[in-house]
Amino acid sequence: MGRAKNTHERRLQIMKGLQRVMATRGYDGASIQVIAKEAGLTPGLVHYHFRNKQEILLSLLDSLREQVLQRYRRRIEATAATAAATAVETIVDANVATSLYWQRLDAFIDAHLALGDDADRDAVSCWVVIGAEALRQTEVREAYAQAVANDLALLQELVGDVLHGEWRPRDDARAIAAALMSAIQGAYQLSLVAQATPVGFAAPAVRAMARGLIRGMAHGDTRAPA
Amino acid sequence: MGRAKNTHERRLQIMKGLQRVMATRGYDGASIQVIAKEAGLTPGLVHYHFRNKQEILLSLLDSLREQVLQRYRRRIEATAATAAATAVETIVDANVATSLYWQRLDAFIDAHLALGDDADRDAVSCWVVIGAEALRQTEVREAYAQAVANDLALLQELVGDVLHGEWRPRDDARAIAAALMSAIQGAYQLSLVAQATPVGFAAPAVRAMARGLIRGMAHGDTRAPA
Amino acid sequence: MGRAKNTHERRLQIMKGLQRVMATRGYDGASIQVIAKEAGLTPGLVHYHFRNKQEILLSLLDSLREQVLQRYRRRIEATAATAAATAVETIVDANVATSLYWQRLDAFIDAHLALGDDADRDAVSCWVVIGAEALRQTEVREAYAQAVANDLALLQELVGDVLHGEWRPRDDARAIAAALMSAIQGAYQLSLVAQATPVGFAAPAVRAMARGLIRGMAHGDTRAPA
Amino acid sequence: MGRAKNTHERRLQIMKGLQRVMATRGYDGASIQVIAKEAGLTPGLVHYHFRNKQEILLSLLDSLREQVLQRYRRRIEATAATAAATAVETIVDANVATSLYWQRLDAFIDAHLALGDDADRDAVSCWVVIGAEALRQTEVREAYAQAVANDLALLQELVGDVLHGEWRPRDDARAIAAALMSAIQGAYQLSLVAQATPVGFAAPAVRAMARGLIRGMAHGDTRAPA
DNA sequence: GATGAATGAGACTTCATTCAT
DNA sequence: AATGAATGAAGTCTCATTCAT
Repeated sequence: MGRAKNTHERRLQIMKGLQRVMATRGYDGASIQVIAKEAGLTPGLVHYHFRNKQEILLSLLDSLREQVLQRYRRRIEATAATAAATAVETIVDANVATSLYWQRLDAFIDAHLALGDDADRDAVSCWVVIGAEALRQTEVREAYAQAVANDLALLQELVGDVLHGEWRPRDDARAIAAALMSAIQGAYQLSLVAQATPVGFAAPAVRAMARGLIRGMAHGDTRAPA
Repeated sequence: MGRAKNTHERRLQIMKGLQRVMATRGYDGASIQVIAKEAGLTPGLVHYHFRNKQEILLSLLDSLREQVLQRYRRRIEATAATAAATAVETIVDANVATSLYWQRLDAFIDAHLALGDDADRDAVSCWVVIGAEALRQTEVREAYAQAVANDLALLQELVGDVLHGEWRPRDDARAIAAALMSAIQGAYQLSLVAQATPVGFAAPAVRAMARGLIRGMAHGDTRAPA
Repeated sequence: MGRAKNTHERRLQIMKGLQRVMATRGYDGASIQVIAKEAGLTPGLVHYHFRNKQEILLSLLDSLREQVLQRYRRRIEATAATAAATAVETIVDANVATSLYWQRLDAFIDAHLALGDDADRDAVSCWVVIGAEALRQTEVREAYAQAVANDLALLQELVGDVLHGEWRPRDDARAIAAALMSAIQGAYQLSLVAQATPVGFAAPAVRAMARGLIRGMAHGDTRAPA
Repeated sequence: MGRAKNTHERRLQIMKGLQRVMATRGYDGASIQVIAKEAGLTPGLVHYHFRNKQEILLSLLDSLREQVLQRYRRRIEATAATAAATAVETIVDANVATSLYWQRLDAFIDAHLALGDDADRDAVSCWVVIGAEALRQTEVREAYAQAVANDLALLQELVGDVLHGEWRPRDDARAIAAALMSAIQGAYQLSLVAQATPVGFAAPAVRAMARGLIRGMAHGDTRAPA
């Protein structure tokens, strides 16, 4: 009889290896040899579990997106629990609902930008690197675009809810979401490369942006005030 | 007697070659062979005019930054001319001054994000790619960080002026500038890779962000409203 | 399971390849391509077993030194056996001891200069080439200098023993050893390049030099006789 | 009318450039670019005055040999002058003649090994490097062998004279000369690369060797004494 | 005579991928 | 499943030499 299958864990191991290496040395600094060593495996085995290098990258991309979603869900659940506990003893009015939408939006932003531990920091670096790599490899671009599109769809929904909660039309939700997404992406990059930006500024700044945007754009105002 | 020097044009030629190639294939897709072919030269000649590949990249980075600055200056001058023409027939009051500061800020944003022609689009792509490359090569990182820091300093000044023009303290200028810068960087990247974002959305969206931020942050508000 | 390691033999194979090529074409005539072909391997494999070209050279240097030492030891043992056989039937007196010291010194010289077969001739060529290469590469220089220093230390000991055996002070051992070493090195070179020197002259000539030096320098005489 | 010819000085300039560069960086460290810069000229000009790189090397080899001969002659003349001055007031006997022969032999050795100034040191380095280079380039080998052969012929004559002056047969002159030549060559190399040898030991040591050899070999003794 | 650009071959090295064991 | 050797293509860079001016 053959030996026990362990493909799944091996693949995780290898993806983690790529993540760690890519975070510090970029995609082309991540040779199969180096990835294998980082994962504690041999080069040959990497190709046993993945058809080629790109497949590792694509799997990692999925995994990163999944990680962010999980972080988002965890935060949502935390706030939901709080809200539930509160609801018992308070009158549920419109304000609470509004507040809930804002909390979800904040949770989304924090899930992307808050730098809790080192693992997260690696994920952030990877994301930027993949973003650049997407410029070159068509398949990576498509997967990356899809990931961003999904993220954006969720974000748009959250923004729409907030707008709705404030008795305003959902019309601008798409543009606002795109703007916030840009800010999130840019904050990734600047926080990594340019020490010009204050450490940890990202999450609160983007939250503030969200507030400014949602209120500022209320009147569709993109011109200089008269 | 002797052969005429043409190093300057050749270097420009090569940098343009790198810019074009890098925009479509990324930095490591830009082999010396490919750059040379794109520039209509031989590979050997590239190394005659540049010590190594990194030097081309660094030169290009300088050049890109210079291009943005020039675009900014041109726009400033254009608005200044308009303002002068206007001033003759209007009463110069505080509103006009305020308007000027906003115009400058918009000029800054547009200089970075407006995608006029193909050349600009290439420049935008390059900028993103360099940002990612900065993660790996120390010297690139330093040059890139310096460029961003300079940009940021200018932006901070412009934001400060706007705040001051609205009789508000300059205190938040730094944070607002960092946030806007993030949005600009992120918009670069998203506009390139993910067609998820509406084409050409970038410049007006970031302008709107600026308005929202500057007004929204007035009360230092980064929490969800109660 | 898994493939058997063969690094050791491969490394030997490659070193031999370098030795053969270098002997006829010098160090820079020994391109990786040529070395690989000489060893019957592919260029990529050479770099699989050695980090870079210099590492091959340094390994070879070690190997050459080891070869000389082995030749020396073999000769010592041969003379020891003879001496033992003789000792049974002769009176062991001071002369025999003296003779032993001379035999060792001769063994040292012969181990360096006697050109038995083609392999040895290659080794001799290599030694000269490495000596010149040591002028350029710091690490090669250090390894080469170390090898020479070790050789010199042994030679000095042997010379000292001879002097002592002839009831003379060991004081001049160092200078005499250095002089003999020079002669050995020079003989290497001349025997290879300039057919001006009679073939095979080297070993006996240096032996003669040893005798002349040890007796001649007895009175520290370096001036022309009055 | 054309401009004044300056080929001769230009060639000298270039040869000096090669000598300086080769002394510190070896032959393959001496690219045309580097040689030209060292000589204060442009690369193109080098090939105007020399057909190719090898021709520079060969010219330099001639020049080096000439330099040594000049040093030898200067030393001979100096001793001749002294001898002449002395001869006026002394009885010219056999000892003086003997002494003269020794002086010439010493002059030969010193001309090769005495390290007076930096220029000489460069010349010594070059000599070693050329010796190794001779292993690779046939034409260099021939020129080098010729140079050594010429040197050897002169040395043999000097040794013969010394032997004759001591009422001994000239038979061994050839072997003794070859041995001394070896020592000179080896001392070059060791003095450069291996700090193992005491600085400046070379000239006096080889002189001592000469004495030892000439006396020691008198009885053709190359065996260990019984 | 002199300059400096231009060429093209070839060097070392890296690396994804394949394959024998 | 796993190991580690082996391959071959491609990359960066150097350099002798030629050539236009």
